[in-house]
Amino acid sequence: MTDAPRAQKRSRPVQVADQIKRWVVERDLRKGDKLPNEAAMIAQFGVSKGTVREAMRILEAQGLIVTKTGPGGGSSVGEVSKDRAMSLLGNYFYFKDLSLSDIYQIRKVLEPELVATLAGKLDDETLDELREMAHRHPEPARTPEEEKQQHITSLAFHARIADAADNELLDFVISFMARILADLTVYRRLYAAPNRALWERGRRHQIDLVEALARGDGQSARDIMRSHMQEAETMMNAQEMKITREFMAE
Amino acid sequence: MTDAPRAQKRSRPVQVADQIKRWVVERDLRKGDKLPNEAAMIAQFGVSKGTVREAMRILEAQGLIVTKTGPGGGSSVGEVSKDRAMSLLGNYFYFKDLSLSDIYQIRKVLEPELVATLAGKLDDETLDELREMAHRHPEPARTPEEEKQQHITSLAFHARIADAADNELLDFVISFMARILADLTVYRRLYAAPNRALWERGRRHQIDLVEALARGDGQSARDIMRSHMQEAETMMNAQEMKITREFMAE
DNA sequence: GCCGTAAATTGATAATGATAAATTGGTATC
DNA sequence: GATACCAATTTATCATTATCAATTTACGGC
Repeated sequence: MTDAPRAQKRSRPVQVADQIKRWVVERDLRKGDKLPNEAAMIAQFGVSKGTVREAMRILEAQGLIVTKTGPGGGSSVGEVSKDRAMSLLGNYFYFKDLSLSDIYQIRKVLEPELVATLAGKLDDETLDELREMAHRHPEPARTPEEEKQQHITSLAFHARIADAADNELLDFVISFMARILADLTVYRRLYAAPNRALWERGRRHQIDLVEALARGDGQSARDIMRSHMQEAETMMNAQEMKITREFMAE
Repeated sequence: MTDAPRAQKRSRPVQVADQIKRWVVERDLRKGDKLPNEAAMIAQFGVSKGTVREAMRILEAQGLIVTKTGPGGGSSVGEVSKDRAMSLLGNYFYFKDLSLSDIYQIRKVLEPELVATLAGKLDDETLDELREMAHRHPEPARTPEEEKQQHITSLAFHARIADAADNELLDFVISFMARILADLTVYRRLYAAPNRALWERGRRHQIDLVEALARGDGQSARDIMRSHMQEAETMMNAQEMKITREFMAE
């Protein structure tokens, strides 16, 4: 609970939303647990239906509850999804001016660190998925459309590794950066001029990385990822991209 | 814009909120720019007052607008604050089980990287603030209350450094971790058993770090921060803490 | 200029009906 | 008699309308 004891008067719907939050925290409710229905809340808090509904929309917007109609319906606690959290955080950065080098400054240290700790700990299913992604595009792109697709796959590769981390915060940060870069790829025409040598090295990196992870060689995995990040940054910087206002999400 | 083209029917208030968002993005409105008033939106979207109000609560909950009453009042675009963004992200991690080692895995690589790039680039005012914080507690704590206070100061020291970064994402991630640790300190009794040698080294680290930053010695700054993180982690781990469900914020 | 009042705007309630979905119950079929 | 299906009922939320209260700026009289 971080509700600042702010003196300023808050609106009734916000007050009600906060009370419901406290109610949930106190009872340690989890995903799926049901909240009282509208009528009960109207009685409980002594406010009108409209106020209760506004309170519910507030909680819903934050991803904390889900609401269904019909018998057995009503509102229930809903775990905030990773996607929702990324969208909400995206709203914050919508007003900032992130640059590619800002993102790569972080990627360059976090991703090598991640793969080093992950070496030897991935299950076969994950490794196979990664192998598939690493091998999916056996040839350099010939069109901007293909280039975009390859880029998306590459970012999904990184996000997939992050998902395997046993560290939700590290997972989130890396996935969030991948999403920013992916959105950038989708909404702007972000693709590199053809460069077969560079492309070949990037592909090699991914393939080698998976095998280093598979055989539990953390040091190699770290080194490969470092090189990979370095080259990716160089390639991206060649695009003179300016990142900002890319998403204002759901 | 990341609104997934979800097939499922969304409620009117959500639809209206999305339309307003699009409206804002299309016109590239910034903080302070005004939105149409309730009456205009009712006419514009052909919905009732209640629906418009629910839409506004949604946007308000995400920190995207602020609303005032009275003539010349109404809603206007409001930059999402760092604090609000941290609260919303906190809701996501409320349902996760972060451990101290999760956080320190990231701190250990990000913070040394940060100070290395910051060496020689801080203005005198910032350096003075950091010096003041580093020197604020000249003696080890004698009570749990003092211990808590010193810990808060130390985390503020790290957050202050992050704020100086010319990288909003790096700033946010580090500040967010500092906040989690600070909340942990406040809401649980998190304090170390007295250990003068450890305490002395920690204080020394901070003082030396500021001076390394002042004279532009990035390599020293990095090394000092690395040692500092290492010792901090050791100290925290001595507390067997389990982080979770610490905040469910505004 | 100062001060009080009017006007503009959101805030909140109440009453009513529409819509969605799970449950119930009936009915036909095997 | 058991089962599958379909329709009616019931229980919720969803959405609109009308009305009044609260708040705060803006204006006008002095």
